[in-house]
Amino acid sequence: MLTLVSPERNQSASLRRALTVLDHVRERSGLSLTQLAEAAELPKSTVLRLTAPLIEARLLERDRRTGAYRLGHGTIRLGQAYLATLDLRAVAAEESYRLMSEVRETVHLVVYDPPHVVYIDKVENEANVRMASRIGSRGPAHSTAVGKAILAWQPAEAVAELVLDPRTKHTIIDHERLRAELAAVRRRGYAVDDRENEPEVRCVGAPIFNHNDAVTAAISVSGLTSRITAARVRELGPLVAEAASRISRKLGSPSR
Amino acid sequence: MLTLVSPERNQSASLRRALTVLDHVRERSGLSLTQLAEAAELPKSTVLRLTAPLIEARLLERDRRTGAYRLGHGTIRLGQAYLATLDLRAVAAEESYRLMSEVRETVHLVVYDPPHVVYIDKVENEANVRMASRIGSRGPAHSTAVGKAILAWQPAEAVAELVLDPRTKHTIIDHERLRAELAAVRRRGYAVDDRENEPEVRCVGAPIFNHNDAVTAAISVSGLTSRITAARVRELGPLVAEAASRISRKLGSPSR
DNA sequence: GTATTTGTTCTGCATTGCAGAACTTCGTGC
DNA sequence: GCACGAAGTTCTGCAATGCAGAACAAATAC
Repeated sequence: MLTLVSPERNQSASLRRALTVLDHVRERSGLSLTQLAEAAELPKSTVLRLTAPLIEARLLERDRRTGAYRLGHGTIRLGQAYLATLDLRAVAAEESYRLMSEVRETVHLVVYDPPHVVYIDKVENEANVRMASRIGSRGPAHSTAVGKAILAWQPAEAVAELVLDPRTKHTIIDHERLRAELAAVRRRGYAVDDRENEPEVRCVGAPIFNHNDAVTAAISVSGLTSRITAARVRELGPLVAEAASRISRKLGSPSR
Repeated sequence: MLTLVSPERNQSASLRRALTVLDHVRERSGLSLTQLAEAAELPKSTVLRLTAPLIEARLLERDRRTGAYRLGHGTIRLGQAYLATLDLRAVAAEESYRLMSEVRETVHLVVYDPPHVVYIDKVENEANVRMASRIGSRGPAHSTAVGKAILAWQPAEAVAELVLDPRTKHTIIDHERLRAELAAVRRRGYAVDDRENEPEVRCVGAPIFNHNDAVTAAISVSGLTSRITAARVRELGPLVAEAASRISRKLGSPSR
């Protein structure tokens, strides 16, 4: 008997199928066996078989009267265990690097420690530039792109309490103007620091949402005004916002 | 050739193994391939094979330098999707918050997964003592207020089967005493955990009835014994029971 | 450099999963 | 209440797929 040995072996086909089934339930809860089998393009008997261990592991559950499949609470055990081991810096690292490669400018990661932002990571393009590492240092929230990205999602009272110290002649020192600026940030999805913190630097920052959909961190791209022009800012904005969204997703943000 | 057809067929052994592996990583993050294979009692090659699709599905990830296995962000996608479909949590949220505001103590929401309770939500008073979030974790039913609130409405046989592990010196480890306690819970409408689960903590819990009038969830108020005295328990009891009743009503319980 | 440990690939063997068919249960219309 | 259809579950011949040990490769320690 000639058995054509398939080129792909040990691919764990059944496990893959099971994961596909799980994913279908994640996307669409409440499917019946027949519907699920159809969606996953598998015979009903196969779905039934694969489903049994998933139910035992509490990744799925089945409505005992309608037979509809739903996710089980084993999923949240996994999710919480993931969150427990989570380190923002590690999660963001990959995306920060990717963003830097894409835009060829320095990328910063900060967390919010009212009324400051704290720099917790930096990815630089070339090592040639000055290194006075900002990691661990703090900066004002109202005059930086990362700060404004975060402030835009804080309660109005918290913003109203801020002391708006001038850093350059472009720094926003008027509460009314800041309020309008933050509304624009929410609309755009990213914040811009146009020489407001340092005379020769422009930055574009976007908010990072955590698993509770709270904004507790932000990421930014910074560069000298000669390289980051007003036009370049409009190109960078969506890129930074997307990178931030990807990080948010990894952190379990439901809305991203 | 006599092939003994094993009595257990179509058990999806490989899928089961994969889920076991996943569970081991959940319990202990950062294991190497060798350690993981040892923990799961499987050959290394098997773990490697099973692991590949799990990594592709982002349920696992592997540190690219050390090779250590960790949970991947697919886990939290699943967890968040689960929470999104869980109407109980959404329905209870308002009442949990209201209860917390009223009593100024931590409020927990659990579902029953015999023989455990699974914590699916928590509302805390102050952010001062943020304990590692319990959400997603499980606890024993017989030694917690939420657990006893649920058990009081389960069939006697289910209760009789429980293993009554001692957690503190106050834990009820005698079935006869538990039976009497559950009768008292039914009479009062709420359950009390008087240092039975943790030495310094008292809780008051009440059952939540679903649209079929089955008890599948419970809500509780927890606090240190210094704040929640025996007298305070008698005040809290009716408050917790009422909050639970309101949730039951929202879920469509006919009797509440 | 050698030894040892850890990670990865390969492959003969038969166990395990596959999927269609048969069977059962449930729900609906007349 | 009975007949019909649809949905869910169990069964089983067949061989493809997964198993696991061994061989190999790559780090790491000595």
